[in-house]
Amino acid sequence: MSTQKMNREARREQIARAALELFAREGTEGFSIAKLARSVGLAPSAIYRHFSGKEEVLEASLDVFKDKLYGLVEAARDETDNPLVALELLLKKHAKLISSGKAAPHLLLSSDVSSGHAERRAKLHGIFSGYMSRLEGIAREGQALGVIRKDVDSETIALLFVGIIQPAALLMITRGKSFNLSKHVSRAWVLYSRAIQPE
Amino acid sequence: MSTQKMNREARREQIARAALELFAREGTEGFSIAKLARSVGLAPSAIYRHFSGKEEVLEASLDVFKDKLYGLVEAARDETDNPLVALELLLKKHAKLISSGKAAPHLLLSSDVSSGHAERRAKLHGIFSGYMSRLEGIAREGQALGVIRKDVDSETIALLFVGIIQPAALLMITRGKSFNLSKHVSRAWVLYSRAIQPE
DNA sequence: CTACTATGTGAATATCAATTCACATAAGGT
DNA sequence: ACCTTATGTGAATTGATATTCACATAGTAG
Repeated sequence: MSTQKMNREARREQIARAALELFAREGTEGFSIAKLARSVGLAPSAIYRHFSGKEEVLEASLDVFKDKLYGLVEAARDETDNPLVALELLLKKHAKLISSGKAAPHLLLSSDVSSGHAERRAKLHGIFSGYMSRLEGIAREGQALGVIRKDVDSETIALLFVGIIQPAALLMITRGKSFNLSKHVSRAWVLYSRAIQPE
Repeated sequence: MSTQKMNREARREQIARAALELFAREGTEGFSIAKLARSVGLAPSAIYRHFSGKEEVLEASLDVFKDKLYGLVEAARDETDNPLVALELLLKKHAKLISSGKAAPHLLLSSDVSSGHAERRAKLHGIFSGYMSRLEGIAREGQALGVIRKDVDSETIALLFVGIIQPAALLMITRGKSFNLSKHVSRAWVLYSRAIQPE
């Protein structure tokens, strides 16, 4: 078998990205080194040239995920000064990311959080916490600017925001094409934005 | 080793219940026949006297889950004639069920939906669909009675309802005791109910 | 061109959980 | 009490997947 050799860092990244995609598609149960190797066109043993084992691969994929996730937030904030609008943009970006199947925002909130090795769990928890902090930051900013109600705490606002995306994402996965994610997201946004805006 | 023998049906139920609990606590990854057997005080091989294999156990546990879940809805509806109040009650019942650790409403929406055997996935999807139907029914009833806005479709109302519980449940699991589930649920309800009520 | 080394391979090996099986015994009917 | 049978057990067996290893070769520096 002849396979192109590749620079160490480039290969690591390629594998980590593929791992995230596989993880998003198959979940904890369906993930295997064999499948991962196939998806990047390598023999299973080659994975071990770049990672100490499965856990390290998964952790690397979580790093990729983290970057994507936080990247969405930054992008949304860059596009507008209005925190309320930023939330709406973020929601749409989420919908797009989920539809692409290349990452899995829903996995973040999945039961995989509670299972798995302690380190992986801790890492996921850290990512989620960071995400929540960012959302809360946007919420507080909106409150300061008077576009978001002040009588609800920012954590609740952030958590319910996540609640828009997550159930919808799963529905899309289970129902497949017959569920229109972005349509749901738009409709839910109407409800949600009404709830968090001042009278 | 001397272990009490038990009636077939009783044992099946005991095992199914324990399986749900284990599944809720450990997720797909942590679930094993060995742990399950230990939790009911049997040898692993004994499980096979009552189930053809792991998949059948998991499906049985999903039946238990389904009964609990739908039972919550019925109970909430029995306690009041007001659909809006019914939703609020349902929310609190959910919170209690999750806190008890004996079932896992959050699992329903987990990534385990997307992985796993096709049959299990189908079953989960069926349970979720049934749950959504019931929520939508309550929503439509509320709309008919004028206590819920008519300009939002019932599916969105149902989905966002789920979105209140699910992220919160996961936070509780990852953060442990430091997250007050019922407090969050109450606060989120304020937001949510404002959003779905007519002006 | 040559030698060196990092990357890749296929064939073991190790590990871990599910499942099977021959044997044991509690429960219940006669 | 005795027999029958369903339930339970511990010791294999199987099966799947992660991991290791001896060997191969693409890149690359000199």
